[in-house]
Amino acid sequence: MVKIQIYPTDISYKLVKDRPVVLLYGKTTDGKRICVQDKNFEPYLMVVVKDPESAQKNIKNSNIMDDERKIPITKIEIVKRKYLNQDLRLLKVHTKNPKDISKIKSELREEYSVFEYDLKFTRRYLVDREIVPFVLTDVEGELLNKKSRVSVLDAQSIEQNSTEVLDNINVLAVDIETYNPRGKNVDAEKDPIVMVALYGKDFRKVIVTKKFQTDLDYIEFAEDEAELLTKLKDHINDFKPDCITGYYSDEFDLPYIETRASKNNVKLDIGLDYSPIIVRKGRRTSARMMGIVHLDIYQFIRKAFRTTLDTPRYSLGDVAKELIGAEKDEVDLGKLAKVYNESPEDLEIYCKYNLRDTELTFKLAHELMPNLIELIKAIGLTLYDVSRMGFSQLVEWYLIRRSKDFNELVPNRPSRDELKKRRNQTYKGAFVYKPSPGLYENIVISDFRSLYPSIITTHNISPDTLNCDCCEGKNKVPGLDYWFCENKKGFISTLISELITRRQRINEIIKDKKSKILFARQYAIKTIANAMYGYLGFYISRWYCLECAKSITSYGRYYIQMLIDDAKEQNFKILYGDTDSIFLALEDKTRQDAQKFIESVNHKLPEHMELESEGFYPRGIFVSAKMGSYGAKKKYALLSEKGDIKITGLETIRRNISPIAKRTQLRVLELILKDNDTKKALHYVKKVVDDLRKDKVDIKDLVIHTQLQKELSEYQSIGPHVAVARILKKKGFDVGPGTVIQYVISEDGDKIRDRAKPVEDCKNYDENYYINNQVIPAVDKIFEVIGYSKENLLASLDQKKLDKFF
DNA sequence: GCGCGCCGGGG
DNA sequence: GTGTACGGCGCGC
Repeated sequence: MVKIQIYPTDISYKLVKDRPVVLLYGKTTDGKRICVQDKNFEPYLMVVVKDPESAQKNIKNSNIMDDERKIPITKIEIVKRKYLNQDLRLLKVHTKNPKDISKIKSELREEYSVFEYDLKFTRRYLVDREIVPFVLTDVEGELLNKKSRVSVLDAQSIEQNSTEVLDNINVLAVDIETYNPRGKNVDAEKDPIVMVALYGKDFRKVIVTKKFQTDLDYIEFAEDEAELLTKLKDHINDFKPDCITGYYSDEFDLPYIETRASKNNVKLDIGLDYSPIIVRKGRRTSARMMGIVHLDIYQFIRKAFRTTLDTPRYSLGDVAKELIGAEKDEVDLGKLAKVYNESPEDLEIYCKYNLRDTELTFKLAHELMPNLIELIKAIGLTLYDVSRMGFSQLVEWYLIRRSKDFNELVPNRPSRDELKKRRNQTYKGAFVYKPSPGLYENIVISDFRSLYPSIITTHNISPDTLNCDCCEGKNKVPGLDYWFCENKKGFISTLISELITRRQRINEIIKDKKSKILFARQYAIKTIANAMYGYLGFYISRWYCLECAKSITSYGRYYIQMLIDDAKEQNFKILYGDTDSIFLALEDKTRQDAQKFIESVNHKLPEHMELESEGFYPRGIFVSAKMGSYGAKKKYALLSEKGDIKITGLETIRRNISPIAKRTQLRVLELILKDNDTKKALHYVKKVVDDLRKDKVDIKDLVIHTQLQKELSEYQSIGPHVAVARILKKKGFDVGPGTVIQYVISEDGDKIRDRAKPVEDCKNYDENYYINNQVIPAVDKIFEVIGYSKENLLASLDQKKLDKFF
């Protein structure tokens, strides 16, 4: 018997004689990779029965068949569970093979209500055994002599008695470049991999299938693609990563590598049991390897981290810039195929580019690892799973894991019919107090701290406390015919209380000493707590409860309305309010008055609710309500005390707007907010307009960028960027989907698309287009707010001397 | 205003 | 894989 300690990193299972063997891959305390196998966990499902004893006999004697084979029922236990507000007696029906559960479910569903039949076996294992990946685990068992890249230990017992976490996970980033003569469309069936880069701690490597002169020591040459793949495999095996990471590697790099390996008859057996990369094709493709976690960092960023990011695009370049402040190398990938064929001596920059991408990917994985680990610790699933989950799934698995502590039965996923019904339900959302357009001074912003989570706790909102018998008709939700129990705490409201308390404690500690890990921990908790409201109203949820979701927004409207009423009563001018925040203009009041007001509201709020002071802004502008079809919501710019301008909802970031229009908008906001000088702002616009008229504007300030979305031939309507792309194509440029077309609007022609020209061809730009379609629309709504209609603005721009106008 | 269909990321 | 299940936006009606 051997006693060891491991940090589990991944889990899988295999079938041996129709029985599952759970494989827990991990790392020992002395840094070796290991596989621990557990044969002692049986799949099961739950059956609701009226008379457990007779049903037990009935099910035991029933013949559930899969074709000719009788599905064995190995054990039936009688258990109790809570479900909504009932106490149920259930049968826990066990079998041997996890794959038979689905069949048993179908049979038993004819007669009984069946539950917990669709929880992935390995996830069920982690939840039931209370094993949290990455946490130190005590294992006792026998070492086996098995064909495997790592030691295999057959476990007698597996237990976690510690909270210590693996902190030196060995990550290897991978990225391929492919031969691609056609531009955007990449085809793994046709086009070979020409280079692959690897990046890990103290390790960098680029393998390329063409020889050329270079001094770079990380470049390695391969005779052909088959050799490249073999070398790739050897490097991975030598490096012994716990985790392989890539950017969009679920849907690109790993499936591509796998396809090319089979085309070349290369056995890419990098799994720790010598299995190949397993590609699962579905609505979304994913890739995994036995014993090595595949982390597609793109998935995590897009699904569970996007709310933290400002960038609307999730390309490696944009994300790396925002998160780690690093940029991609700039190369023309469209020329790679040509260079590869005709001038391989120029391949070096592509190798550098390839390595740089893996470096960025590696650093992103490193940067986000604390967040991932804290989510793993909260939710209790593997890095592989957690990094691919969206908010609703994270919440759901948090609830599934915690349901064990509360003896709650896990609700089923909705049926097809149920889904349809749920999808058609809509309900009233948050309250918005529409702003009056205008320029305002001395703005105080105040918001409720974690409004929805605090409502859930305060009002005990939970599917199992809804409309209880004991509190019938008492304490109804404002405007609704629902109530929530006042006598016993609900499952979800209890969990939210716990999360809020835990987060508060962590934040108290962070106040004194900053810690990246603690910050990630409170962030993980916040993520789960904030997602709970959305989860309750999300049609796919197991714990779906429309009444709960409606009640939460109703209480939300109630509290913000109360806040607005109180502010009015105290004679504050209310500028704007949305969901959980209000903007007040101080006018003749002081900041202390506002603070006092906030305190007075806090005084009457329930215990777990709090109104906070978000900030003070010397000046701010709210733009016209008629901007687009989306209304006036969230269109404003604020000047902070430090002098920064914070823009929300104004269209400065759109790509198909010229630099001159963008810059004019920002400068106008600065002059109005910072200098409080509308005259100067108007002068500035006049100067820009005059410069445009006098041809004094640099052409690069006029360039509009638009990305082609499809093949040129597929465009039905010919926009300016498509027209320019056609010209470029005639000139022999390689344009296809993904190419960013840069163009300038010239004077020669009628329609805009005829006037659009490639930058280098444009001699005489169309001043009227830039004035009327770019600069003026970027600022007219701002001027409207301070009393200039568009006509007014245009008229004043035509005057020789503006001063007359004032 | 609504429903359908496609893109996203990657080369 | 104890198999499902995206979401946002643009376009056409």
